[in-house]
Amino acid sequence: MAEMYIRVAEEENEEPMEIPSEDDGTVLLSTVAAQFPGACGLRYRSPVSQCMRGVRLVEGVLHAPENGWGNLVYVVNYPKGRKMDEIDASSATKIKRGDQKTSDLIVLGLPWKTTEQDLKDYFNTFGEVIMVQVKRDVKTGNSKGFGFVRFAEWEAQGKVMSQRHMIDGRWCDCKLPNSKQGPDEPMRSRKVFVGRCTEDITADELRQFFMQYGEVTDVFIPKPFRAFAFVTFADDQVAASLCGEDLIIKGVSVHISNAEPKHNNTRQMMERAGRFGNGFGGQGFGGNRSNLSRHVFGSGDG
DNA sequence: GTTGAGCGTT
Repeated sequence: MAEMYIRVAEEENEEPMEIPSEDDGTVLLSTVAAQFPGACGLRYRSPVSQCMRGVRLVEGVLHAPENGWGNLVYVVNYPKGRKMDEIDASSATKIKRGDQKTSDLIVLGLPWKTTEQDLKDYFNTFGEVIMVQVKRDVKTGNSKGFGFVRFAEWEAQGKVMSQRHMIDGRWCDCKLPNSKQGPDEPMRSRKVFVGRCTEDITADELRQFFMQYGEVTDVFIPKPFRAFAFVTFADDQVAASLCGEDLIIKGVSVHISNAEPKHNNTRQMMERAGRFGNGFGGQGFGGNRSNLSRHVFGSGDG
């Protein structure tokens, strides 16, 4: 099938955006989510029944209605029926920190050859880039394979964190750096452990699959293959809701459970082990209370 | 074969 686009909008009467289909005529949920972060499906108004109808979604792949995609406008579904901005707005007021300030994002997995100019050129397509760095060995000047980027706009930062990035031929991840993550609130786990994976299930397929439950911010498959993976969601409640489930992915029954904390930070392990309530009062723990509540599930996502 | 990389000379 030749290149084809379907029309997608956030609301029925808003201006639609054209989204490309795959060669087989299906549309990937991830393609939709690239334009509408957090999307978990599509619906449309049936010309026949005048009712809204859901688009069939199988493992991250959206299938055309019986008579093809046609010229209908498809409306984006969001988890729990809430739009991204609404989620942002509500959590913003909950966290009661007025407007969102941007922070540096770490860019992991850069090709050795990538320069700061390359980074800037790439990220400028998401928003105004106000800082880029490529970290280099001080002696040799060789890239260390990671860097930092900072956007002017919070929206750009959110978008960039919610997807992977092909930069100079390698997939890169952008995350909040360890030094920046949530001193405000201990994070409930947004990450689940996916057991009984088979080797033919790719990270992409996991992302495609889990996207139907909520926005996926990270997928990790340890290499060499060890029959498990980690999936991180933007929303801890989504993660929690899946724990204990057996889900079928590509015909394989995988088991979802809580991701245990990565083993490498004493403070985090203590925090997990149990409330030390007031009993800890002493000194020694770095003093800074906010550090105590730093979340325990690894780098936001990694 | 069921618990994961890498984090910033300010």
